[in-house]
Amino acid sequence: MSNSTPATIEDVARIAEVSIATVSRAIHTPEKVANSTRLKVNQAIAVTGYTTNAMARSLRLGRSNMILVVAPDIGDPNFSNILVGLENEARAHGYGILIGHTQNDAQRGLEYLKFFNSNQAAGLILFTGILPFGHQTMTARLPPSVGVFEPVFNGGIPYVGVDDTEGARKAVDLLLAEGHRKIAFIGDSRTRLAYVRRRMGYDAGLDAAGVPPDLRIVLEGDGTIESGRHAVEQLFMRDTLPTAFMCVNDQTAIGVMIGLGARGYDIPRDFSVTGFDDVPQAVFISPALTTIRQPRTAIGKQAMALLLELLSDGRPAETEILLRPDLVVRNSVSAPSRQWLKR
Amino acid sequence: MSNSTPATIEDVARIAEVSIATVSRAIHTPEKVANSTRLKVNQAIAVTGYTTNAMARSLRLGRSNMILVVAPDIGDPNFSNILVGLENEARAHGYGILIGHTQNDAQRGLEYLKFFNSNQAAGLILFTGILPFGHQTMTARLPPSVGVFEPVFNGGIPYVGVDDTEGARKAVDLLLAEGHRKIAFIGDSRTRLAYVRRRMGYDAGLDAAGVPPDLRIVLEGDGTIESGRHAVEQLFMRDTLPTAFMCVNDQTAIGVMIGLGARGYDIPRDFSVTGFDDVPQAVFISPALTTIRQPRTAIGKQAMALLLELLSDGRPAETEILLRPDLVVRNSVSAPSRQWLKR
DNA sequence: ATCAGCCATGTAAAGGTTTACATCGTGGAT
DNA sequence: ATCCACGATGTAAACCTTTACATGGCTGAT
Repeated sequence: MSNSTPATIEDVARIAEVSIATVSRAIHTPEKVANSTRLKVNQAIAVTGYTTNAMARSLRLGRSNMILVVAPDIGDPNFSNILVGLENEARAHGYGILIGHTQNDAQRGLEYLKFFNSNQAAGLILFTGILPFGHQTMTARLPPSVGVFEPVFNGGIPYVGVDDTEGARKAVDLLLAEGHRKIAFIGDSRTRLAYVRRRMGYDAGLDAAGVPPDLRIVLEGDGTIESGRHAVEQLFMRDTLPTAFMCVNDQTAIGVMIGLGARGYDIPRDFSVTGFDDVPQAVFISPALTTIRQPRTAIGKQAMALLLELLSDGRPAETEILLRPDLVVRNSVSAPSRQWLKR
Repeated sequence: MSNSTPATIEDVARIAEVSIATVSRAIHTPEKVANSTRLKVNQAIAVTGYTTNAMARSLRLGRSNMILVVAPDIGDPNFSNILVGLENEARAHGYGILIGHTQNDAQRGLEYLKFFNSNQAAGLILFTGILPFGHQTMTARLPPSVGVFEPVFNGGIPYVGVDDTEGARKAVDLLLAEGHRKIAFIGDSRTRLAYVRRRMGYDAGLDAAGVPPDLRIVLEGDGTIESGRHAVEQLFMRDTLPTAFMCVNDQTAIGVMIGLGARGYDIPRDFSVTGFDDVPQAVFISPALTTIRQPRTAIGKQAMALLLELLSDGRPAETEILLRPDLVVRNSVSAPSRQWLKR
């Protein structure tokens, strides 16, 4: 029992006085084995403390029970919460997870493909919008994969994310309800689907409220704090100041808040600001940021569930799963100040 | 090449016109193979795109190239930065990493031990101060392990962390240099080594500055934000207010700042506050927190290096590696206010 | 009483490596 | 010229499973 080498299926077979084939069957297809025999086998397993050797099993089966999770940067705080959902769901189904990060280096991404050649991993969770291996990689040879947050550019890869349009709509509706009419949308890159969809929510909300197009201000950037700051400067250059900034993500929103703060304005008294994502910092900046929450753990769970389904069935039930995002009201939004309303 | 099934060592052998044994030798012990032969093999490998099947290799060798990383909570933002260091170092040596989290549930921890029985993992990185499996687990049967941040209670397990005493000393020295004399130490639990060591730094600093014991205030808590808040209330109850709060970690420091803010005090004008850890939020709260930085990526790298050394040599070179922590000066510390100095 | 068919079990091959041992050939020492 | 030693390579076993196929015994129908 506390033997140095772990028990093998043969040890179990000897003790249960059956063949190793029967032991294997008793474990994996118990209905094919007589009750009495199954009992003996189970006892023998208990006595020996037997655990099937995953290596031998994977070798024989030609597939493993590991899922590779690749992110551009596993240091990203967004990453860890997703990981919780992924891991829980995986383990519940007897899978483990492997971690890789590419730091946006295609070469590194390619290294991870080796995990599949050698059957070390059965499936892939992708965190980035682009394939971490060069796009030339034939998608045909990609392992079963699921994207998280964003659809994976260029692949027919299903993904799990949040309904960006609905989320943006909730943000803009809040601002409208507070009385804002001149609301700027500070985006990142138009090439990103998240941008496109969030902006659709913005436009839809303003349309519904009857806000004319000439009251709309749309800027682009790169989604960083710096980019938010820059957007504020740009708007002060032109003469067209909004009463509220609706930002494509929290980073941008934080940048906007810093930019406005640097010019001596108070949020939310002078301007209202909303973000998107609900990053961990959102609650710590002051004023705490009103934003749209990504249900991260749930996204991770769903993504893993979808991947496992794909692994067993071969075909995913759906190719896009969008979860409902929630509005998180904190302190960065209020009614527009009279000063700006006059304009 | 773009064959459906990946190339095996046999394919390589056939093309190189050698036996599979020679191929294996050419890869793993190239010095045992004639130059000309090695060349042929390498070409054949290039042609076929051969990658050794890790499953078969692990099965044969009886050990894998995976390291299991177990944390109580992988959603913890501290976790992800360590992960970066761990992963980089592991990959540099041909290892991959597996993730597990226990949520402080011993049962869950035990499940992860199966990874070792079945040779799915060769070594273990532990994130918690206590063994995630019941303590009764014979340490003799533990896989090669290394702790991160804290020594693992009860095991003879080497660990990599930060020099807590030196870090605390840096914090207290800063406060002393600003002119503080009455400095409260807000700790967590005395059972934690980090607490003990950080407090040693606190005492050593005050001793060196000749601050008499009756000017020292030490409180315990549980290291949470709430606990920091509570400590402030306690100190206002008694009549003994310090001019500075030196906190055992950033969570506590944030709690202290919130508590002082709630009572209408300004930091750092009325009170100075320091933390320890430099969590990501530390820079976002206002005022930004002056604290001691844990060099997380470096810790991860060192921990993995130590583990890999242990895996090859069998014995670790050292059993405790303490990295030098840095003081990060932000805005939560200034000279004591005159109002309090008078007391 | 015979036999078909079925259920439970056993036998053996296969999956891809690594490596101890065997073999073969060459060069140098006698 | 003979033999030894050594270096390079090949052969085959072992690692632990899973599963197709074979076997054997039993039930129930004829």
